[in-house]
Amino acid sequence: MRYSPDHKESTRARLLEAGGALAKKDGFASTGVDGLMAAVGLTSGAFYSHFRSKSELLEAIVESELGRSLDLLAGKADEQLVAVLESYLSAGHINQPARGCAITTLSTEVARSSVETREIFERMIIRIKDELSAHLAGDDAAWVMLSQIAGAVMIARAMASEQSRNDLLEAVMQQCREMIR
Amino acid sequence: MRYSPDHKESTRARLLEAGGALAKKDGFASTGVDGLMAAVGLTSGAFYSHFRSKSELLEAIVESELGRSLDLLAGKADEQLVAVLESYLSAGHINQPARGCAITTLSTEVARSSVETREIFERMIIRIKDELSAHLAGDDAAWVMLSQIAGAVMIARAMASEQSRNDLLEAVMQQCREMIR
DNA sequence: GTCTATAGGTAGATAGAC
DNA sequence: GTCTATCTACCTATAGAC
Repeated sequence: MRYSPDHKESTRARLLEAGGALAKKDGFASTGVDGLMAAVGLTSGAFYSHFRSKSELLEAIVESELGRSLDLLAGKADEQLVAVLESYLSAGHINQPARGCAITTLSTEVARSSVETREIFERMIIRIKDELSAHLAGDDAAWVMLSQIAGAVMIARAMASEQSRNDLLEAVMQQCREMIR
Repeated sequence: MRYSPDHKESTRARLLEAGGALAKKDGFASTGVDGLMAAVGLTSGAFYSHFRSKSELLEAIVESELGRSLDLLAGKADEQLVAVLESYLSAGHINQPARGCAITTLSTEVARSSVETREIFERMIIRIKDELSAHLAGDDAAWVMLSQIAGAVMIARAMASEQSRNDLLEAVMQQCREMIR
């Protein structure tokens, strides 16, 4: 065997990391197989040893990226959740989509994808909603907060001026604080 | 003159209508000039008599589409706004992105576009926020509601099951009702 | 204003060597 | 598992005829 047993697994992990970052930054549709493989130092042919198609890559990215988001929320105290939300609604998050939340950057493309991809998205986002729910009045409040913060980041990024972005983000952050109290 | 004076203007209007629908359905990046021109019964070369580039088309689509959304909100009574929100958060809107709100379908791509495009987006969405504000406690509440409903539609579309979609949409609609009261 | 033709580039995916 | 080479399709954009 010319490659170590863990080699394939480790390459796949690197593909998910680089692929997630590229898809969040440029959009999944604009992320080419060539560019992704170059980003991890390989050539395009090797891609198909790991994924049968590009859409299978999206499924894996959704699972991996939303898993990360879930980890950031799991088992926090109320004050810690406030800190996470402040970071979520910060200029730093707005300016670094590649390192940020996949809900705001990939949901629109997931909505246009296969049922399989949307099933994975749904399973993961329900777990995220459940984490939020523990800090709030219940599931309804958790759905509201999730919609609110994801929509806020999406809209803030599409606006040009720092001033307008801050107006929106601060209004939403204030509302989040009141919901946790 | 071989073409009537209004011909160019009318063709441009048809391009904005078809382009907006295609971009909302498939994503702007996946909307090709060929496909767009075929949709209005012309060939690709004619596109550049109307727009200098594809990104100029996005600017025009953003202005046109958000203008429509603004018209749907302008000058409503409180009860009429509730009806508009019910329609916004309905299964019908979720299932027909091509005929629906551009904020949920195009914001992510606008966020990745030129400053010019984002300035147009910002100018239009502030006017939309102002319309909402008239029904609510103020600008902050309007930003919250706008983020909330846009995020809800985006996330609902990315989920697979009708049940989960309804859970989310009804929770957000209930919150909207309470904000207007 | 719209047409055909075409440029040059890149997309996703496959075949076969190593 | 990764490489090179290649296929077909599509992309944005331009030139010049009508």
